[in-house]
Amino acid sequence: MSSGRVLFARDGPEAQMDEIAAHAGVGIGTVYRHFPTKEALLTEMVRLRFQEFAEVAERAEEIADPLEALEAIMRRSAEAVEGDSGFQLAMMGSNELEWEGIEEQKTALTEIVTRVISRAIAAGMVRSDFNFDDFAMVMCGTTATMYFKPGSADWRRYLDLTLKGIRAG
Amino acid sequence: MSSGRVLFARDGPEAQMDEIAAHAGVGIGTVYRHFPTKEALLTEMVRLRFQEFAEVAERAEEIADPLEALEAIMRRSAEAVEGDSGFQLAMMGSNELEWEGIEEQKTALTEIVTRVISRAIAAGMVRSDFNFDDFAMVMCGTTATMYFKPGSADWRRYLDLTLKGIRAG
DNA sequence: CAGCATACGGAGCTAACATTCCGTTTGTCA
DNA sequence: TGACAAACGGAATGTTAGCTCCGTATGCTG
Repeated sequence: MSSGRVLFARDGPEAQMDEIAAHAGVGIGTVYRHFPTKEALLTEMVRLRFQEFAEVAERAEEIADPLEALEAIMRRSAEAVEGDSGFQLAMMGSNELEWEGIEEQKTALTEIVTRVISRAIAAGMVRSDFNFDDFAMVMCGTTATMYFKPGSADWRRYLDLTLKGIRAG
Repeated sequence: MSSGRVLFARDGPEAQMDEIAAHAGVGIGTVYRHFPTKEALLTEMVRLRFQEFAEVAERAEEIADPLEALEAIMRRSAEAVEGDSGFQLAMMGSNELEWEGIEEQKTALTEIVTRVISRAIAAGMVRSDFNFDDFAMVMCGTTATMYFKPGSADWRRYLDLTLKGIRAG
């Protein structure tokens, strides 16, 4: 299963079932005994990542400074996704993502992020109209620059740019 | 040929040759008499769009205010791409785009944008380290939010956010 | 060890698509 | 009108990749 992860990370959804099986050192049949379809396998990979993603947010919420906490969520989430082009795609399209079994992870994440945003706004450190959808857009944009410039750290510069834009004043 | 455009706009590179031919009211054979491969057809569509894109930039360069000129290029370029998911993808990946026949259009665009950026920096209106690559990243990010939230105008809000981030001070 | 169950492997099936090829239609010139 | 050329259409082909299925191996129980 972790082999699927490696290949989806490298090739995204283009990764082929044959290759995934070979990489895992098993036959195709065995892969299909664990996951009914390719999409199910992909979904599971994404679900695991989203879980990690929510954990990152949870830890960042503990940061005392409200602005720093919000920025840490974004920066660390982006870092967690570096090098995993499969999940990068999933993250960009997370709005249209309706895959079953992921709602739970998405909800958890939404709640944490919403809390952190509220706190930053209450502290007057972030534009008062900033909301979760904006957060999602920023992550989408950042991930896109990462996805289309693989191996480059330029996305950091871009995220900093955007973070400056969301600060109050 | 303009039929290819309509379908690539709607479906992106997923558009099927059969459909494109049917939409154009011709047989598949005829399509292949004009374009040797699907990629050639796609490239031509992208080339035409890039041309328009450069023209948009050219017109925006005439704006007197340096900052306004730069922002106009971005806003208008994004507007020009709304609803054309095929070109949106091409634009996001324009860094890796090595398709023959497009270099000319890319060079033209790069030159204009570089001039406009220099002017805005010289006027002290934009961060002095802002460069063409940053421009490309911003367009990539903006296009991504547009692509993954089709039909929504939220990308404007996002672009504004980013534009705020690139201003000096 | 025999008998049964569970899990495996991977050849082959099938569907989707780009692309080719040839019989037919349309247009032109004398 | 007849002969030739140019352009057309779309059935047939080749290929790719997800998925199925069945013969085999492994492990467990009495």
